[in-house]
Amino acid sequence: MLLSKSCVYGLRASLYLASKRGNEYHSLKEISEELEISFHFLTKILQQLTADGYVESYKGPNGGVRLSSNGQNATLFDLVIAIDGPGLFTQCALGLPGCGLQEPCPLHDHWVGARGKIENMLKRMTLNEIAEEGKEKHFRLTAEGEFSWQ
Amino acid sequence: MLLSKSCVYGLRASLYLASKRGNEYHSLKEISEELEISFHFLTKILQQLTADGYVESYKGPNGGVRLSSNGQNATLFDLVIAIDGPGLFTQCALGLPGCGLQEPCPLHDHWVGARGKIENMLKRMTLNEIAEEGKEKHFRLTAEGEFSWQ
DNA sequence: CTTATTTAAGACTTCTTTGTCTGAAATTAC
DNA sequence: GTAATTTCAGACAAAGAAGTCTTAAATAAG
Repeated sequence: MLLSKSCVYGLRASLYLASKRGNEYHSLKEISEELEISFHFLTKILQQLTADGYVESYKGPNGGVRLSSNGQNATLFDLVIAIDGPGLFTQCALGLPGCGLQEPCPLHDHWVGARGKIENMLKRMTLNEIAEEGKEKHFRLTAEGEFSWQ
Repeated sequence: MLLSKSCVYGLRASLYLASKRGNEYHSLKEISEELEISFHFLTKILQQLTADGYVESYKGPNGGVRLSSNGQNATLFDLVIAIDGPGLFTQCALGLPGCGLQEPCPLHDHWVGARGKIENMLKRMTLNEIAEEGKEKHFRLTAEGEFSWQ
């Protein structure tokens, strides 16, 4: 798989938050139920995004999480790096350390091209912009498709 | 990671076999030592490729494995499918079942493009052709770089 | 102050991938 | 036929990813 499950859940939850107008807090219970993601697992992922400053949290009744201003302008690339780390964008496709221009593996040139395309695509998409587009195009964020952008 | 370790090892071992002129058998011991891959683990991966007809094996002294004619003309795509399955080329980047043109996820269009580029790249590269190119360009197949195309 | 709600933190379990080990079967050489 | 070499097959172990559970800390409302 390209992205880990943690990463996919993190992206979907971030997009869920981006889909909500205003900046109220949304509880993890709400998010996990809407997106059909394990509550405790999602908690851990969003704690990571909170630590990285993309998400703000608030404890207590009516508490929850919301995107920080950093988070609203974050790209999907930023979030992937925060959760999965940079490996996908730096490592050799054959896992060879030191693979590069001087001593490339057979895939190197081609993989650098394809990898760059993925990277650029993720860097072009900010949560805010996807939310705008989502309101027009009704992108799906759940398996069942009951979610709707507001 | 894009490809599993099994897949990476399988590709590297296949390329190693492709690098050898003639069609002698090469023992798994030799391959695992040259490529610095766990012997028993490599054994299992090549058994899979043997079962799929890309590799032929022969038991006994001076036995080993070699590429079948199917294997020589196989693309990297074929081998990836054989080892990792088709998921990378069919699944939604956000893991949503039924993601498609009618109900796309926010990444769908972009991911289909990038994914297609990876797929085409892998489909364009046959073991034979890489071996030819490898002899000119001395591609790396090992971490230490002691391997050389013949 | 007490209770309910919510995130934070971390231990723990389960599942998958990765890696190791042992013995069987086939083949060759003597 | 015997011994050595090699793949085949499957059990087993270790490590990492994914998911669950429990308790603590913060906050709000009565």
